[in-house]
Amino acid sequence: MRTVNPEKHAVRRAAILSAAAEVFAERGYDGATTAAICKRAGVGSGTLFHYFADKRTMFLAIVADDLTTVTAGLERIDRTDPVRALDEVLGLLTADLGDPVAPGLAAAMIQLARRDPEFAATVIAKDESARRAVAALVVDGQATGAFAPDTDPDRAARWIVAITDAGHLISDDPGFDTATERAELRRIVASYLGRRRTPGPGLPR
Amino acid sequence: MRTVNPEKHAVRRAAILSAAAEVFAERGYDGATTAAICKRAGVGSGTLFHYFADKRTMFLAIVADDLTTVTAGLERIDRTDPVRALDEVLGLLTADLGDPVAPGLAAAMIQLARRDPEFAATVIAKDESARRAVAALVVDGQATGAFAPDTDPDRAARWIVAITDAGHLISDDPGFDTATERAELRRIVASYLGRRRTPGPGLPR
DNA sequence: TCATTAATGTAGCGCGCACTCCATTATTGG
DNA sequence: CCAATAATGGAGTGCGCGCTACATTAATGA
Repeated sequence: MRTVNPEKHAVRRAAILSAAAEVFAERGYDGATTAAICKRAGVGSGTLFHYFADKRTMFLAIVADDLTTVTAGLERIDRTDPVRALDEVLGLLTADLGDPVAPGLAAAMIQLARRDPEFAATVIAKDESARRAVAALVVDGQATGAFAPDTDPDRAARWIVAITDAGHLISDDPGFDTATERAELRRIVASYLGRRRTPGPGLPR
Repeated sequence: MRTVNPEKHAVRRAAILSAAAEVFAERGYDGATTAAICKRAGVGSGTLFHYFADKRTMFLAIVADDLTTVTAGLERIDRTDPVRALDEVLGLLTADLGDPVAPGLAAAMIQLARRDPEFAATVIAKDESARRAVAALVVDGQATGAFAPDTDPDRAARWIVAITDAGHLISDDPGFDTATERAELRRIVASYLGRRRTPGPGLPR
């Protein structure tokens, strides 16, 4: 008789996943070959497919980790102060801004989501939950007078989430400093939602 | 003797390119097969490769059209009034927001740019020129007092371009109305750059 | 120690891909 | 009308891919 050692199994699995994430980030979903992942992870293809059914499953596992982290984090936020809570949500959504594989993975996710409906559903679900959380906080903030009342919460939420996603895509630009740009992103959101004392000069509509 | 008919040649070429753009948008760069492009364009593979050296060249041609349109448009903008000029730049950058192939092409461009340095260079060049234009207008606007002075023009320009790009990626979301969201994008930029009379409640930094 | 089976590497397979070859057709100038 | 050759379609090709078959090794329980 022989049983699986779940500890060793999990370690090996995580190592492969980590290598795979790097390759996916560098080459995109289609561009990442299983051979390259094997080489990076230092295993044979037999081992790779002993741990994962196929390439798609591997990618699913990689992004699922990230998505559950975000959604779980959203649940845990204290919503008594909407301004502070929104700040925390932004922190969550930009948590992996400094991660070197983040921009590549974001691009790969966009790539796969456009033609894999099931995968798209999971990604959209995460974006949806983030949007809902932001929209609710915008409503609260408008109620307390912290945010300008003339903003549609759902529309604003969509844009705010889109902007954080945009941040991931440019986070490997030269001169991109995580802390600085995260602060700038907060400024953008704050000015977008913030109570404007006057209509301001702004841009003509 | 027989000479090429440049007119017919151009028409056919454009038709193939149009079909290719649809397929690239639907399936991504790697996912788009030359067979699918042939079928969509209603031509044989011999014809396809009679007009284009390879798949990559086709994609280059598609995006080159768009890029030159933007860069040429940027040159032509009247910069006397920075606020109005910036508005026009935003209009240029969001000109194809309603184009159904735009989000897919944007995704495909991101995909290819991550592993094709030469292609990346042309895309970056367009972004760079847009950034430079925006940054210059921010400087002008700050000089005239239209924009808040405490914004780094280069950083702001990067984010503004990134936000317009983000708009393209979400422009096929359900409920996305081009005119409405373009106006919203302008509101975001206006509030971001706009002179803030007071520091405002905003989000804590 | 031994039987059992999980874990692993490797050779290779089938398939779908970008692209080519070539015979045929259409279109031009003379 | 007649070359000459551009234009075209489609069969075909080589190759790189995801994935599998399988032999071998290592780890476990009895």
